[in-house]
Parts: sequence; structure tokens; C-alpha cells
Amino acid sequence: MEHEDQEGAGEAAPAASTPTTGAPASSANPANPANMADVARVAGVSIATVSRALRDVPGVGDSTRERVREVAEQLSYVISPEASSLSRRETGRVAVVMPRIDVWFYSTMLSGLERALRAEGIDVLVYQVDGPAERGAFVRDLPARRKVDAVILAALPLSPEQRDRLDLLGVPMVIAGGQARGLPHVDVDDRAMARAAVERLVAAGHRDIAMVRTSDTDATTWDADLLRVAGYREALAAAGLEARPELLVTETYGVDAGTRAVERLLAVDRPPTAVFGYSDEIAAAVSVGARRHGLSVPDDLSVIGVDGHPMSELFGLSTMDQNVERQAEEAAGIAVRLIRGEPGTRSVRVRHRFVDRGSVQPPRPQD
Amino acid sequence: MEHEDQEGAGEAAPAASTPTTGAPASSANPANPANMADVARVAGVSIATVSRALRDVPGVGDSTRERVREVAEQLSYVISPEASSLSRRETGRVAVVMPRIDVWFYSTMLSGLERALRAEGIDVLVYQVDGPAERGAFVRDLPARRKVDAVILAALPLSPEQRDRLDLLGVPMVIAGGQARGLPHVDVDDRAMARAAVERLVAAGHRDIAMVRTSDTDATTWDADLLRVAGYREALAAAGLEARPELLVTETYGVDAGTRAVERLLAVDRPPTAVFGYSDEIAAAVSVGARRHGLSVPDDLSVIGVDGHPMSELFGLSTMDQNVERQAEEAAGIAVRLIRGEPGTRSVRVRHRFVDRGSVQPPRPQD
DNA sequence: TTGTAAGCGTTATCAG
DNA sequence: CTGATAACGCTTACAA
Repeated sequence: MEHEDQEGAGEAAPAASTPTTGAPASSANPANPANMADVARVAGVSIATVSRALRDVPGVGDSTRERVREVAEQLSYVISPEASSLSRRETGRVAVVMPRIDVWFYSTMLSGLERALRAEGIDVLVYQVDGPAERGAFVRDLPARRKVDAVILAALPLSPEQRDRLDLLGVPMVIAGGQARGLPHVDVDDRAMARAAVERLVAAGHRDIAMVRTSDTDATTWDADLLRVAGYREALAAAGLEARPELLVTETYGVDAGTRAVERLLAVDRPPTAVFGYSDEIAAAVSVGARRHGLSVPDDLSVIGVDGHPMSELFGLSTMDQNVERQAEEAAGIAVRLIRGEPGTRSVRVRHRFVDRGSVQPPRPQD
Repeated sequence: MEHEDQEGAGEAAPAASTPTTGAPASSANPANPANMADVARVAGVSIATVSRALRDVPGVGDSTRERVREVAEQLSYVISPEASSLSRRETGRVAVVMPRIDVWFYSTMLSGLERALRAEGIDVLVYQVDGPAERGAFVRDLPARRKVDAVILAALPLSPEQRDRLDLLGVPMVIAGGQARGLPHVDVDDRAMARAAVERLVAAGHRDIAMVRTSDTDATTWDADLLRVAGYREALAAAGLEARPELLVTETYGVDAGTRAVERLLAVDRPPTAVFGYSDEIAAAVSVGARRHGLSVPDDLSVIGVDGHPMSELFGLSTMDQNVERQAEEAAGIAVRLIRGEPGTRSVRVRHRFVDRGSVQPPRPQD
């Protein structure tokens, strides 16, 4: 370690070295934390009373409750969640299962779920289940079994058999960002979203409208994919436009997917004047690819995406925002109500919204 | 829908009712899962033997172990983690605490941590602690107390007092992506990374080198920020270049930060020919901003960032990759060893690496 | 090798 | 309002 100073250059670092605060007072012996019996003893009451006092359940005298509270505080007593769970038969935890964590949609969803669940005093256990193999293992071993009060599946693609086996988890389940037979879910209308996006292109005067999507590396089929393609086709049909197969291009995922897609699209007979991207990431990639080919967006090529990915803001891309935060909130809400046995656990469809950033313009006048 | 049988099929669900001796219905009765006593009874052994058999501890006859296994399987028995934890005095869980989940660095870190910890059979509890207020609350209430065997703090900025109070968690802690007095940590050499980046610019022949950073909305100070600025200055000094204050610009975080930064930089007397971005996101924003001003990267302006953010690939930006996945792995490893009381818990410095994408080129010949 | 029984720390049910 | 006491489901000496 060569360098020492951060930036104060001259001054000798104030070095917060000494364990400043003396003994953390009273106790706080991490090795064996106080338990309810300790509190009860010191407070001179029974353990049952401590339990009641600390949980704010009725049936304890005010003065008693107060005294217990003080003693607990003084012993820096913390309830043992394990013991409490064991006795109460619930964990205070929810599992969130998702294919990836390090991808915008999922990290945003997880962030929203965590926030909403934490507000309810529920802890979040994450399971990242990526690809068919891990999915199979997860469904086979059900590692979350008996560890949580509910499970939130975030856009996890499942076969019917897998879906069924999940019932063995024995707790309520919710789908966030998708659907599955018989489970309450929160999603957006992918088809309508795609249709609305393409309608924008149509309305701007485009006739040759391409759609670009990427294929997954594994054989997984995503509902959203199918639905958005369907929406694309519907919009074309509704406008009396032909769905030219060569304008629906699928590239394998990768950084140059956009460039490749643009190349393919420019090579066709009557190249498109507008592109609908399956996602904002793809729209952005197409936009970059277009630029590399000397095309400017939106002057030479209109582009619109789906998602509401922050990246699209940077690129100035118009998009159909699918409001992931809201989806997360709703899903968390359903999970909580299911846990509490409250009603109101119906599925929710979150509304998308168009975000106009000017990347859709009328096509260049044809010559 | 011919899924039906797990084993018994056919029989109408016996509903969750009879508490005890009733045959555990041979199948998964989610309401009342089998416990060890059930397994013991069916297998004709004691509950202790079941415990030993299922955990692979020595001291059980092979045939007995086998029989117990079968019975457990048949009853689709799953051990109660709560009970097990309570008895064993450990939870099998680790808490990961981070300011945000929906930001590249953190989601990547979390993804890596989850993967590594899952491989060790450890569950991950996430806490998103955003901003000074939540940080204060987290440190005050310590919601993770008694819920985990270790805590991993992912680049969580803490005051010395807060740092000290965390000791009350009573479990080992690790810092991932940063440092804090007295705690084992995993990080990169931010200063060296910045220096190396700027050295690339110097080596390409640039003399007027700017640095762009963004300020946080709250007053939080990030070590990485200070260190990277220091590295920037060091590199300039080492090259005998003046550190012109007007070339170190700080913009408030936002999508147009890049544009604003470029504007400011173009307005100075002798505008820079190269920009070092505090992060890849900023470098990308600057790159977009430059383009809006009619400057091309790298022809008119060289740009280099820090992070290894996938976005930089899309933008064709050179960067110093800080290898977050590796940092996660190392941090998880330290946590695991700390939990097991194994040695080898020293801090780790992960090496960064330069990723050349051609966004650094010699400056235009001056006229 | 196997069983018995004492915890682990709470909650919940009954009495008082 | 308060206190015993029996679960909750498992682990672990200690015996057999």
C-alpha cells in the first residue's frame, strides 16, 4: 500500500483509530444476547408478560408494559426471529424469484418489491434462477420451502408442470410482470402496448415498419415477446399494412445486435423508415446501429421502444413505459394481503404510458 | 392438465384437520407439513436418528439412513429452517445491504453475491438503504439483527459512529466495493484506476484533459469519488500538466448531465480534447452530449470511463473495468469463511482492467 | 448404532 | 392483568 492520504494532502489524517466510545454501556454481549427470560427476570415479571408487553398486545398494565420496555431497551434485547417464527408459524419473509438480478427490468422490480415489503416489515429473500437448468433445479428442490410466507415470481417463465410443482411450496404465490394459470398476477398489456407503439409510427405516416427483437440464448419462450409481436402485427393489420416477414428481424442478444439488425434491414428491398424495438435496450442498440450506418434518428429512421428504461432517456428515444415500480408495488400488495388472508387479491393490470422524446417523426418524403 | 400425482394421486384431499396421529396423508399437505416426528414414526426410529440420518452426520447405520431417507422423501418432508436455526444457533442467511438495487453497480454486485452464496447453500436477505435518512434508520433499528449469520455492506457510505453501531449486529461484516475501518473488505484501487485511465489520455497526446463527475442529491460523500478525483490529479501532475479547475466539472445527476457538462467544457478558454468520466454512465452521457454539440467521439473528443458497465460497450467507450462480479465473489467468500470461523479473511483488492474500445485517440492536430 | 431428554426462545392457552 | 405451561420442530450431549 503505497499511498496513504486521500486528498487532504498535507494534514496528517485524523485517523479515527481508537474505539472512541467506551464500553457500549450496559451489556450488548454479542456472544449471547439477552433473551426474554433475562428481561423477565430483571423486570420482575413473567416471560409471558414480557412477550405481551413487547408486542403491544392488550392485556398488560401500562406501568408494567413501560417497565418491561425499559428493561428490554437497557439490555438491548432483540427478539429472536427464529423462535418467534417457530412459535407463530410464520416467517416474516417473502421470497422473490427472478431469472436475473443484474438486468434493468428485474433490478427495478426487485427494488420496488423490497421497498414495498420493507414498509410492511417483511424481509426479502432473493433467488436468482437463471436459465432452464437452474429453473429445473429450483422447481425440483424448492429451496425456499418453509422459509417464507409467500413467493413472488418475477417474470419467471415456467412450464405447466413446473407451475404445478410450485404448489408444494405451500404458500401463496404472486406473479409480478407476467401470468401463470391460476395465480394472481400483476402485469401490463404487452399486446396493447406494442400495438400502441406501432400505431404511433403509423400515425406519423410510416408504411414500412420493422420490428426488432432478440432471441434468448436458451430456448426459453417469453410471453411478453410473443405478445409484443402480436401487437405489432395487429397494429399493421389495423392500418391495412402488409406484415412483411423480412421486416421482423430477430438477432441473438449481444452488443452488436442493433448494428446487425440495421444491416439486415437496410439490405431488404424496400427498407423500413421506422423501427419498433421489442425493448428499449434494443431500440437503443438499433439507434446506435443506425448512426453507424450514417442514418440519423429520427430524421432518417424513426425508432420507438418499450419499457421505460432510463437508457432511453439518454438516447432521446420515445418509449412505452411499463411502469415497473408500480407493478412491483401492486405485486407486493397482493402478496401481503394473501399472507394476511385479507381479500382483494385479484390480479392487477398496470397501465402503460407513452413517453414522447421525439424519436418518432414523419418519414422523409419519398422521391 | 395431467399433472396430478406426486405419489398418491386420486384421493380427494383430506383437508388439513386432524392434528396428530392421523396418517400424514402420504402427500404434501401444505397446511400441515410433516415434521421429524412424523418421519421418525413412519420409519420406526427415533427422531434423533432421523435428524442424524438426514444431515449426513456419522453415527447411523447405512440401512437405517436409507430407510429414513425414503420415508422423508415419501412424506415430502422438509426440515423446518426455523426450528433448525433456533436449535443450531445460526440462520443460514446473509444480509446484503446496499443503497440502491436498481443501479448497475449494485444490481451486478447483488447478482454476484447471490450466486456465490447460493452455491454455499446460504440464503440472501436484501436491504435497500437509500439516502441518509434510511441509513440512519437502518443503523438505529438494525432490522437485520438476529436474522443473519453475516452482513455484507455493498458500498454503503457510513460515518464512524454508524460504523461502530453496526457492531451491535453481533455478526461478522464485510464491505464489498469500499472500505471501512476495521472491517475486512473487497475493493478496487479507485485512485490507481483513475490514474491509469487518465494516463491513457496523456499517452495519446492530450494536454487538456477534463474530468466530469456528478454530485449526489443528498450530501453523501463517496470514497470512490474522492479517490478517482485524486487519481485524475495525480496523473496530470505526473505528466507535468496543470490541473485547471475549470476542467473538473461536477453536474447534478440527471439525464442531461452530460450535455450540460459538455456545454460548460466548451465554454472555457482552451476547451479539453479529452474527458475522463467518473463512471461509464457519465462517460456515455458526455459522449451523447458531445454528439449533440456536433462533436464526434473520438475524432473531436476522446472519452474514457470507469466501471465496465455494459452500456459502455454499446457506446463503444473505452473503460477501466472494475470487475464487480469478482468483487462480489471475493466478498461472499470472505463472509462464508468468517461464518465458518475459517482463516483467510483478509481484505482483497481486485484488479481492474482496461477495456479498449477505441474511444481514446490522439487529439486533432492543433492549428 | 440408536434412543432419551434437555435445551433453543417464543407464542398461546388456560387458570388464577 | 398476570403467570404457569404446553407447544413449535430440531440439535445434541448423554446413556444404553
